[in-house]
Amino acid sequence: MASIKDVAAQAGVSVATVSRVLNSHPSVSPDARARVLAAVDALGYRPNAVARSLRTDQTRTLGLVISDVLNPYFTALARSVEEEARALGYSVIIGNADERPEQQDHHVRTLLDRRIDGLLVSPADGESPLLLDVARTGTPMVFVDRWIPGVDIPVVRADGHRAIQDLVAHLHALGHRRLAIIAGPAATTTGNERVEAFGEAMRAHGLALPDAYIGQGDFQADSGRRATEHFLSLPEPPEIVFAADNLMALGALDAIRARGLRVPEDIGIAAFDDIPWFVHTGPPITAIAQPTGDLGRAAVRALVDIVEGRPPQSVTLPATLVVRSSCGERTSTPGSNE
Amino acid sequence: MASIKDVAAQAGVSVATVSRVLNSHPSVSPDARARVLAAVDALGYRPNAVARSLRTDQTRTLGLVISDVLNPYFTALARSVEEEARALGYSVIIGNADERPEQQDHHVRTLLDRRIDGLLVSPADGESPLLLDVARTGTPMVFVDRWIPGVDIPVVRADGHRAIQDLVAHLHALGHRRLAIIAGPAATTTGNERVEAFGEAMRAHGLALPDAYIGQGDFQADSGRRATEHFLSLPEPPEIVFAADNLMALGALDAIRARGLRVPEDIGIAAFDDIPWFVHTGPPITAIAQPTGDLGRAAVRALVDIVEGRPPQSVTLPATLVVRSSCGERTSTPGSNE
DNA sequence: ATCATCCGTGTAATCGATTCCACGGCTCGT
DNA sequence: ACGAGCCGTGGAATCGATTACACGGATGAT
Repeated sequence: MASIKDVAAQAGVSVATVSRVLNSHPSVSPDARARVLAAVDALGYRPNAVARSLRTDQTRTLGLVISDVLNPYFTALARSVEEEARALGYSVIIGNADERPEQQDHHVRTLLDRRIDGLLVSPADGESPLLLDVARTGTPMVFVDRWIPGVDIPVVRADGHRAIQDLVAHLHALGHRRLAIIAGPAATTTGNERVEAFGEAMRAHGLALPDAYIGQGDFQADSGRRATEHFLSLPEPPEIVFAADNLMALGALDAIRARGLRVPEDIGIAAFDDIPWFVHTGPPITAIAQPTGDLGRAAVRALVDIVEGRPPQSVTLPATLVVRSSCGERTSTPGSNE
Repeated sequence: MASIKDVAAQAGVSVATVSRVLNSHPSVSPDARARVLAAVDALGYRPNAVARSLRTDQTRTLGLVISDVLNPYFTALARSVEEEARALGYSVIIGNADERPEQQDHHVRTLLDRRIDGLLVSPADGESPLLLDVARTGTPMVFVDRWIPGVDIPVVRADGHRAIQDLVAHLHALGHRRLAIIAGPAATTTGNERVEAFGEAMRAHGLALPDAYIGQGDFQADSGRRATEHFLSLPEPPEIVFAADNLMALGALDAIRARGLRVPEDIGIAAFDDIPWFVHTGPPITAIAQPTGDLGRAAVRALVDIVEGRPPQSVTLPATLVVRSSCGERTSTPGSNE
């Protein structure tokens, strides 16, 4: 592959001049510029980003470590992140943690070895010593969706409190009293937050959230399945299962179907995270929608702010309830069909 | 960030010795090795991958350009690609083309600028001059899922012929005669192949595939919606709509639901690509499943073979029909329920 | 006419690694 | 005891870019 030296030779100038033309430095004569451009064209020259990065100590690359590529929520996030980054002149390298802390750390390390300019991460656990360390060394970093408490790093996320209140109100109005939740890993902030908000909202309606109605999940479908099976085997199973993410809702649906039960007649389902498929499940699933696109864009902007030396901003955007039919409807006027 | 010089100074040796220790070169005394290792530890030193790549002319990184991150088929593919690559000591940079050739080219170019060791592509179009050029310059490259005909590049893909025959046989046995297909872009190999196989299989059953029953799609949900609306407005609408990918099937479902029609009673649906959600749609969707994991792994192995100077192998794996209930069942014995 | 300034350009240092080559000290064979 | 060969080590070149500095020629001010 042609290097800057080849271009210089072909154009009859020094490498310095070639570099100046490429970086649109003002002091280059029109004549020299034209000859360089011609040479670049003739040789199909493209600057070696590796060499450039070594010299300038910047890669114009952002790292994004997401918890799970198979989760539509995170791919939607990844897409908006990449889009905004591209618009700002950055590339994005995505690392998939598969909800495993050690795989997350692996990615963080390789990303750092590649000297990315900044890191966007949605921590798989709330404790990663590596991440803490990275934060301390001053690598530009922003948390998205999940975060590690007590570290001074901007966080871009959706706040589900209000939407969860709306959900509980909706369920209560539908006549449901026994509400269960499948929680995310205790080590994640979103995992805890959603359980707390749910419990709080229930208390506001005079309902209790017994421990038996709190299932431990890990944001993966399988755990949703197991938690739901457990709920269904209870002497008094819940009327509604609320999954703290979309994959666990999928698992819950599996478990319910495996038992031959119907949704919402026998048991209702709701989920955190809205995804296109929820419109088409049988029945369509009531969900809490996050403004994924805005989240991704805000996260990139915050990170680039840090990278380029501007003060960054934490951002919290509201999530919203999307009512569908998976928890039943109009039970107060029974018999009304259509 | 500490560099190799700092380590050398701290350990009281030269940078050459540090480098030897790091690359486990045999001729280093146990004493020197210990001192270097201690210094590495004390300083938290990590080699600069950028500098190393510049010198060795290899990045141990593979580029993967996929057509659409929001398509579960491709994220499943991306996941297995990353996994296998990691196992072989490579990282993967994913570029999302969003089915747009110019965005695909953008990613190919930046990937090349970063001097990735090899490129895995599922071309968004069948013509990209850039891709042809890259192939000609000898950059290690493998096509996955889709390919560009007439270029001497290994292809790793699933063959749907047999599964499509099975599907048509299944539909025929169910009594369906008017079968329509929503095709992918004519510029993609998979797009064409699926239509041809479908037409062929129909002919084998003495059925015709009229032009009006061939909808033009682009592998995105919206196009599936539009094509289906068109089908439904025909004087004699089809009994079955077969979508050439999962997103267009989603769109088809949308369109059908919007008209207030039922699946499969009023019209049936089938799709190429099987994804976890198809189990839970209303009704569960009959689909053709690709061995995504095997595809991704085989693609990485073929690419790494080229990179490391071994002869690569094209791989074709069979897709298989997964029958569910979206096309109806047992219509020959009406009334049978359960 | 003279000197300061500025402009376009080239030379060379530099980024952080790897690796060839040379060198000094040992071991071993004869 | 002496030379050959090996081993551990360091010096320095190198990868492909950017950029500080120097330099010669032209311009402009006085």
